[in-house]
Amino acid sequence: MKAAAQTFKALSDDTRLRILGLLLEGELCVCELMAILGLPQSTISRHLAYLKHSGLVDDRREGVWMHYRLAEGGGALHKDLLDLLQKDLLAMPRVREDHETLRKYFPERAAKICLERSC
Amino acid sequence: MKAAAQTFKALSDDTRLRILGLLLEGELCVCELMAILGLPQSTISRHLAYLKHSGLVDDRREGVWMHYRLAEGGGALHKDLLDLLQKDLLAMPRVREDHETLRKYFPERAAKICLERSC
DNA sequence: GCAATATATCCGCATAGACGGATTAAGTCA
DNA sequence: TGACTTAATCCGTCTATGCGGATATATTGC
Repeated sequence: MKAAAQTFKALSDDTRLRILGLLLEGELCVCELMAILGLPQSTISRHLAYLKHSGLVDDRREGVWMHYRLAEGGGALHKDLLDLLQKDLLAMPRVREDHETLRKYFPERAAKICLERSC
Repeated sequence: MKAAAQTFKALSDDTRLRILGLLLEGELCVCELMAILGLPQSTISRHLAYLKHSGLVDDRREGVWMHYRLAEGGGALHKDLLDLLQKDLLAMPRVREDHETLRKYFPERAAKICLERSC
């Protein structure tokens, strides 16, 4: 119950919803999120830590980069919420814009932002 | 987008989730919620105001009593969230206990708490 | 109008968390 | 090891909101 409230709290921030909206498209690293959302690194990192702590995202280290993706295998509530986000976030203009920006950084859906920006 | 975050914030409190869980069973007035949840009137009223402001519940005055019920006719996100709550809240022990308590106050699902307690 | 009841709002206090710059930690490569 | 890159954490500041007792408002019935 408390856990459920905590999960909803994780979804109660605009920036975190935008992050989750982007992760619907697949795994991203911190610097990609910084570039797309135009927010400082500490802000992105803090929100990712919050999402990870709440069990909504998982991370994976690859050298210096941390990659974040939507978590699988959570409880029923988490699964249902991710289904809901998949449906309702994609209907939001802001999320669509973010996806457009994402595609600019992935012109052929192959090159990584980090490589392009040499970061 | 901001509105979506605000909606999730409305769901990010334990007491508000319990209230919504009870409203899944039907319309209730403030004093019924006070009795079932065992919380002071100002606390209940504040949370109901928050839920109403967020569009998740509607109210209806009947004399001195204010009756609250789950809102209908919200946006897609609201509808989807109410469906999700209908499914996932009922799976939570705390919500089941609250429903048990509700049934004690409505032994035949007819008499009103307010009348029983002469409030 | 007045008393009684139900509810909403006010109040002061306490905690959570958002922010972004600065610092620290972790990993890579020469 | 030391320079460099990426990401996490720290810091002070600020706003939102939780709490519950006290007070104000709204409605009813006499």
